[in-house]
Amino acid sequence: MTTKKRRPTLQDVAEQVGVTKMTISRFLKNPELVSEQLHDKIKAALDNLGYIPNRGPDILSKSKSYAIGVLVPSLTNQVFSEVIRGIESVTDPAGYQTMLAHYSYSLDAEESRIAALLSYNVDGLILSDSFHTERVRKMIKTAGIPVIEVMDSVSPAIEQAIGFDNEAAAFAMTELMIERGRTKIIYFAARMDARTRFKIRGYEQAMRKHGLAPFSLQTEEASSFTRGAKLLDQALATQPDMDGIFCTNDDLAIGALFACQRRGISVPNQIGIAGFHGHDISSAIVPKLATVVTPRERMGQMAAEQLLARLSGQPIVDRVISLPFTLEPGESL
Amino acid sequence: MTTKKRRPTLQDVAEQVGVTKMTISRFLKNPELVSEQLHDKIKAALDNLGYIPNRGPDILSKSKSYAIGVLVPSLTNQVFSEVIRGIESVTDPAGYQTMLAHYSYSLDAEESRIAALLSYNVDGLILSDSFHTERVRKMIKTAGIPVIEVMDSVSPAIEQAIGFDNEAAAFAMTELMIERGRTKIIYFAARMDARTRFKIRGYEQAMRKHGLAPFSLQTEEASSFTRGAKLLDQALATQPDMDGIFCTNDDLAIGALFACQRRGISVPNQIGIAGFHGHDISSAIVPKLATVVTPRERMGQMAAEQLLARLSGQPIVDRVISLPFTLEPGESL
DNA sequence: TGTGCTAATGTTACAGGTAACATTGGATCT
DNA sequence: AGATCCAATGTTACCTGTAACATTAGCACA
Repeated sequence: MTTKKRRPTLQDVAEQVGVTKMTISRFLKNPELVSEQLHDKIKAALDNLGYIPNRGPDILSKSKSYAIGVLVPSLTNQVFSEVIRGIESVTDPAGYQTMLAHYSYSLDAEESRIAALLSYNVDGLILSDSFHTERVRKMIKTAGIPVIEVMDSVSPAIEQAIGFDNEAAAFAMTELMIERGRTKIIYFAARMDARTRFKIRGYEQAMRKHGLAPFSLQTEEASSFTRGAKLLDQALATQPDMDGIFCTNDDLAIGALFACQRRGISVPNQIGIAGFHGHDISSAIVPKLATVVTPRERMGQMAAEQLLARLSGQPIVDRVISLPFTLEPGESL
Repeated sequence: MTTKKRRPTLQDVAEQVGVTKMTISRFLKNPELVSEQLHDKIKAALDNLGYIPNRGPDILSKSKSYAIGVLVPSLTNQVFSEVIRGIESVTDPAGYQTMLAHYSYSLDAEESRIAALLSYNVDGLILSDSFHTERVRKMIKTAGIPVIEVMDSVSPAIEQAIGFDNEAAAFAMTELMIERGRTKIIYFAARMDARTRFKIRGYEQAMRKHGLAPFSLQTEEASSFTRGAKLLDQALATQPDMDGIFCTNDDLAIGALFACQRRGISVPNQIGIAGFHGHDISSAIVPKLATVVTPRERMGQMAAEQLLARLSGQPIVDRVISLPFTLEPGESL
């Protein structure tokens, strides 16, 4: 006797009104095509049954899901939260849903996440890395959907990239530290990714340009405040005469700064510290952290704008868009 | 001449192999039902064409998407990043994709996000709040999918909730501060949500129990480090004799702590500060922050486990699961 | 040789919204 | 009155993977 409950369809609504589902469909998309006297009856039936729109048919018949796949290496890393916020500030008002996936800095995980997103017929993809497996490139090509890469404006883009020059940014900050009189600057890196490699290159070039010896410390762990403190211990053990630390992101820098405070090392008097990205905390902490301010939210926003433009049929104008970074000297140099 | 490219279907693969698509479908789901000599040919064709699985038909014909909708009020708030990490640690290995949406603490935004997720035929929902619009309740009921609420173990659950007792946690921390000799403790709150209201209640009850006068400061802005600093300014202006600050989360607490450092106010000598949640930074900062350590990741994990259990047909065992919190006294009390 | 069985593969139908085309009925005009 | 038009609504077909059922070929056995 229990008729198996299922979610109401346009057919159910149509039967209640006494028309065909086509009329209901028209009412939902182009109400002016439906006679006025039906409007109230249809509205009542929709409400009464609790009709919920269904994208299933569109996904199947038009391969159009109104969903954008967004891939980030990490969700807990604040950088990507801010990129995502930028993306959603554009996709939301446009009626696109984001499907978020993260791959823990593993290229193979990225591959399987992309496969999963494509199986939902996402209309476009935003990726946060510039290096991908061969299969990823093939899948994207086969799927025939637009792809935008963010975070890096130097590596060759699959189709289109929006980012900044990590190497130049690290170079500039390193030079600023050198200008401030630092000569033994150590680079702190956490889990290695392509961007960190670029930054290290920029750092090393600036050091060598000024006749200084680069030295970098890295760990396979994800970056965090406590990780920055541990790297400081390591650095003090091997390079006790260092006078500057340049970190691959603000988290490590602030962790190192806390560790200095705990050990009674004065920042910036004994050691100068610089971070990367310019999160809210860098301007709140005492002393204010020197940092490279990167256009996180703007990158996400522009990536989404470009993607939507492509979805509406516009061609690629700029294959690579490089956004500016700025140096915030803070009080820690 | 340009044959419009479209993503390859099982039909395309089947034609290349010279069988029907049913055989390819079988190979993908139950390869043992397909003769050995076809295996290699099918594999080659799948690879050659770059076949990507398509959930479209399943979504349409079985209303099964293998996707879980996850709703959080904010993506930049670290608490929710950690809840999400817990969720994904369970859904990933089970082959479920998460569809993440956020609603900026607006119930109406939550409603439209839930409608959007349901239109993709998500198989289940995880919500981060216990208060919802009437339409949300109706939609969820109509959709007939399992729902789990996290973050709160006190409010009545739609179906099932996994959380902790925010009020008891705030009560306990307030009492700890009082035990340490604080008598003029001010509560700092940012954007108000139901959980903050619970916490304020716990704080007020503890204060009154000890004959002390509660006083809370709040702002409509989202919480952040800089926001904590601003609240400290406000508090100093109106309550110059305060000797304790209890913050609705670690971000505000650390912002307030930085502001004290900048003003030369000694923590904990002059003012004791406590936060909420126990993020990584609270144990790295100097002085270590007193905080309520909440089971963020575990909540997400259990929510996902319960949801998957329900999806596999198991009934609800515990309608509400309350997880324990712990008090970390740190060095700031 | 024919019957029965089974492994392997094929055929058909279905899910639900909507584009494209078809039909209907009433009003307007000659 | 008949022709024309059009607003309103209906009908049909489509998208793709797979459950359910159907068919086929090859072999064992009586």
